[in-house]
Amino acid sequence: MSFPDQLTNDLKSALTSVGITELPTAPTVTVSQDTRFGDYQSNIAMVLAKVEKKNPRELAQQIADHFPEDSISAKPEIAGPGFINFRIKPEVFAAHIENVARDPESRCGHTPVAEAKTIVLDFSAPNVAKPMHVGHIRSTIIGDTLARIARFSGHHVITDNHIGDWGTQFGMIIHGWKTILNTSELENDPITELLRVYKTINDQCKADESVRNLCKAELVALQAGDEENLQIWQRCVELSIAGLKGIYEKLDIHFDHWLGESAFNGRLAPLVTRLIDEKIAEESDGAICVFFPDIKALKDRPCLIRKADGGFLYATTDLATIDFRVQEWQADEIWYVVGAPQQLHFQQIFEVAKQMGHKVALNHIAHGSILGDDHKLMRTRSGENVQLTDVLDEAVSRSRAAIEAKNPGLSDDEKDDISEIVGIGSVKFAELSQHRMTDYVFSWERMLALTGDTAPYLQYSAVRIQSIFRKLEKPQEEIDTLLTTSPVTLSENAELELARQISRFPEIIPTVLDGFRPNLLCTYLLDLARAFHSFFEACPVLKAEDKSTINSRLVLAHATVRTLTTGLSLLGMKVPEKM
RNA sequence: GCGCCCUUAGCUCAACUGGAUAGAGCAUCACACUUCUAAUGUGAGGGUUACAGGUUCGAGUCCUGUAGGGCGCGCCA
Repeated sequence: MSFPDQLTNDLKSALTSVGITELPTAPTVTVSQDTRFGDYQSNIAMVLAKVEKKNPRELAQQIADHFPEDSISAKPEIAGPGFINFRIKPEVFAAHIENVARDPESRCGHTPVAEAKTIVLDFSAPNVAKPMHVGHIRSTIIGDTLARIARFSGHHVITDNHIGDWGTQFGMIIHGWKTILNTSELENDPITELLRVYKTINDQCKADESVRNLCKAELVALQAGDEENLQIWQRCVELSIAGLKGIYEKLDIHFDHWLGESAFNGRLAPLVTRLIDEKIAEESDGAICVFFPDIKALKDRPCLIRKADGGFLYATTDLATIDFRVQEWQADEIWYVVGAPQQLHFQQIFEVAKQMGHKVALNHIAHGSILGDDHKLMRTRSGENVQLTDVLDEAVSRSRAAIEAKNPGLSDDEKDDISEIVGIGSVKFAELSQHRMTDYVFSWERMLALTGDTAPYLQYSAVRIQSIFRKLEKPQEEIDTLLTTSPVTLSENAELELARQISRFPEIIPTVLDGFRPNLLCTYLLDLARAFHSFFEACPVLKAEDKSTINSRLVLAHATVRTLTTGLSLLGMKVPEKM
């Protein structure tokens, strides 16, 4: 259990001793911003004082006087208008560090949730036959991280890449395939050739209505089951998926399922029939719509589920997909990591799902947009977007250059591995370290920075620790014994601050899932790494005065690297041995 | 027109959901490598949290209004 959870329990029992059993809100314990105010603090006395019309400081004092002696905190102190400040006993910190260093499962003090849920995570979902551009990076990386963290927390997570493999774009692609396809280029570099075909026909469509009609006809034929068109479609999907998998491989992101839109084609017509039968949907101007007269925000915004021409829409597929995920996977929750512009769409389909009787908890985890130089949204259609694969390649080559400059003595293989780990890590961390709702203008500089609050800063602290253990020059078994038997004592400020940060890991993980906020984990890891770098400068490990200090600091360093590595792995990032 | 989201240091961003003196990085300046890896550390300067009210012991955070920006609103996904 995390320290604030333990303190909250102690606080509750103190409140009971004082005679307060009915609380307006659950008492909360938060970290102190400044260690002058202890390690953690609670404002419960001020909250209660307001309700009970009592003096907050007196109430705080009463609570402090009844605080359990065996708590992880020393006797609480009262400060300011009525804060209750807790200072964790140094031996509690020390014991925690020992546990983190020795835990065979390397959970860094975190305990899995009591109630595991089945969570389906829908993210990335690129369109087929168009390469991923930088705009896709957010959903992909945020979704993967949330999947990792939910899994680490003990949930049953199912990731599904709901690719756009069935839509109007295929009208254009099939028409292009039949008219302007360069087959040797297609073999050479399928993704680029498919993009060229798509872009060319797209431009033609804009200028020429007859082309538009030809595309429409191809689409209708495809949807009607035309043999030739189906084969072309199939081939496109295969080629695209192969290309996508290359990128996901580089990113170290993997999906349990790839159930694209086409997988639900058979469910669309019955679904619409059902919605009509249950009086949820009705006909309007030839289309089938769901209206929401009772919901203020959706009053004039019906959800279309069937076009007047009989075709189905985005919302139809998404609703059919919910059915599937609930029936086949027993989903308790479905999380959609999709950009904020689609908020209305999700409000609508969530409401329809509710009316259909679904109990599943549906969450749209919205994120901001990546903007172009003109501060406008990057559009796939403009075609001039920076491709994701170029960003990754550039990231790797920039970190390669940094390694050449900083550590030229390494072998070429080592340099390759490290530049991959650092480069990809940099892109991921740049994305994850900011609030997901923030819009930002794409810049190479920003996404690929290698100094300051970045991936290499975190990776470098792990590398420094590993270097200490290498310098020990002892066999692994001896090191393991040392780590499992040496007691930890924390006397220097830098040691205490480092231990304090390590101890915070268990309390961070739930807050990340609470608000779907990976940036909180990033901030935490930066704090942890900063505490380590300070410790590293202030406290020699191998050259400490005496044997017990050396061993104590080795355990502390090991607990640090474990927590760092675990935290980074939850962000989908790796740590090199050297850099 | 209606709805949702933004506006915090010169720049890029945080702020654990109402807490104490609003924090980091970049950039600037000054120090620290014969030392466990300087992709680092120590310190300095930098703020009317867009603006105006309100709620209360206490507001960047909540409510109202104003200005500026983005996005979305029936047959695309």
